[in-house]
Amino acid sequence: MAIGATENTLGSHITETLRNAIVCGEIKPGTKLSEPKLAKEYSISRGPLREAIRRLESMKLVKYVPRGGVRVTTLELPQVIEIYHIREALEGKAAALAARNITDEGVDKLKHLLDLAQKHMATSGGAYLQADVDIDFHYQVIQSSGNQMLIHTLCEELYYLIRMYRYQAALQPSRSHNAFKEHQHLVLALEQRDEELAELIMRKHIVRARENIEKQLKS
Amino acid sequence: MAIGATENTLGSHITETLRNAIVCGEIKPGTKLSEPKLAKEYSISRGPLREAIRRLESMKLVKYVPRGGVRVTTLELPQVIEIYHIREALEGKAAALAARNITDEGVDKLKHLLDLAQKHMATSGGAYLQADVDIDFHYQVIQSSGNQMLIHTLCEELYYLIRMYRYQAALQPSRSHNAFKEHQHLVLALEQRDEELAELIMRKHIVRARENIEKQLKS
DNA sequence: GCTGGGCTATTTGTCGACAGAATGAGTCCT
DNA sequence: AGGACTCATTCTGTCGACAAATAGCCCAGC
Repeated sequence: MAIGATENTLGSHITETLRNAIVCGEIKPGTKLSEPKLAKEYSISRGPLREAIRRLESMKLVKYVPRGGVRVTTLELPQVIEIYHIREALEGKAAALAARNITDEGVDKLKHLLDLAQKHMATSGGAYLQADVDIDFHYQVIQSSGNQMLIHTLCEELYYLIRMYRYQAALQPSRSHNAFKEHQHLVLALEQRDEELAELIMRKHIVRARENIEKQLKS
Repeated sequence: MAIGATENTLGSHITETLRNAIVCGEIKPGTKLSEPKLAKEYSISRGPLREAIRRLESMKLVKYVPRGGVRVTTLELPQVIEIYHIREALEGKAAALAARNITDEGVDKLKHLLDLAQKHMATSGGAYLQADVDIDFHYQVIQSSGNQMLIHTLCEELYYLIRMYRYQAALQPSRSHNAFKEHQHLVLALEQRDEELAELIMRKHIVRARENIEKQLKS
């Protein structure tokens, strides 16, 4: 599932460790990352640690203040909305490109994910969105676009933020059933290789997710 | 014009220096960046240099191979096309958001840029696209979207690549007149606060730019 | 009691050095 | 003559240390 291959270097290893810790909320938003402390904690020197921090910075997981250290990004509602606008644009385009480039095997894989999701919903009472199967589905669509730079931008730069938000907000599964149906529709459009329809469906899907978040956080 | 404020640290200074050198082609695509050489050349140590390289990596200006150093990104046609697909999605969305959020002063500024462009075209015989005024225009639209994350993604991560491509390919001004008219149409749509139209115009504008590149590089 | 200044302690920014890995040259064997 | 092996050089990855800057704290003065 994880994308980044292990590079057998302390720098990338500590990047993954910190990334997971931040995404899962083990390091709380707003926390200041102290270099000496982290270096001691993980028994490494500050060199690789600083490189890891720069990479987290490019994932927007931490915010850097010159001579002020870095703080774990706090996701406020306006920022989450900003992210969803970007997702709408990028994943919409990804869906369109996927409709153009997806293989029959790719379609099968998506159908398989839908099956998994259905079984999961039946057993755990509708918690579709909370399970990773939702993210897996989006990943698979993005991968099918074939656009390497788009894949990188979404999966390596944006999705960690989205994951972090999910851990942080623990989305209610109220939209599960609708989201599942929207995924079904998307697979149909991809199967027919209908670029415009696939883009429309994906965009609407994400717009609804955003509206759901806005509604949920107003209360 | 430049976005990143000086941070008074060697790391960020060398980042800007290298970024400009790469974008302008002073360091040729495919070149391997040797850390000891660069460190000597700029009279700094390898610490700040490595941080700068990590940042260039997040701008996709260099490609990193573990234990193999970094090489300046070589922009081949498929990658340029990938970038333009992303631009189409992101700048289209930026135009839509700009239509929603732009102020009257923002519209005036865009009109002013159009005036400048017209004068420039009259004197230098139609070289609209080659001048920075084209990039300025797109920057201004993006800024008007008000979406900070979108602004960062486009201006700090993607546009350096686009600039690099421009220096590298030296685009012919054949599309100048059309591009100018498309910009005019966009300003009209923004002035009317028509989100859907603004998005459509921007997307078409970038699709045409991409098609122009594909056509040009086929010959 | 509250504010301002100076001192201390931690932290960031930067440097030089060492070890293991990769690259390339030169040589030896077939 | 061609290929493989060995050795040397260079480079990356990592570390520990020093200096400037920041932040926190204590004390004095109003």
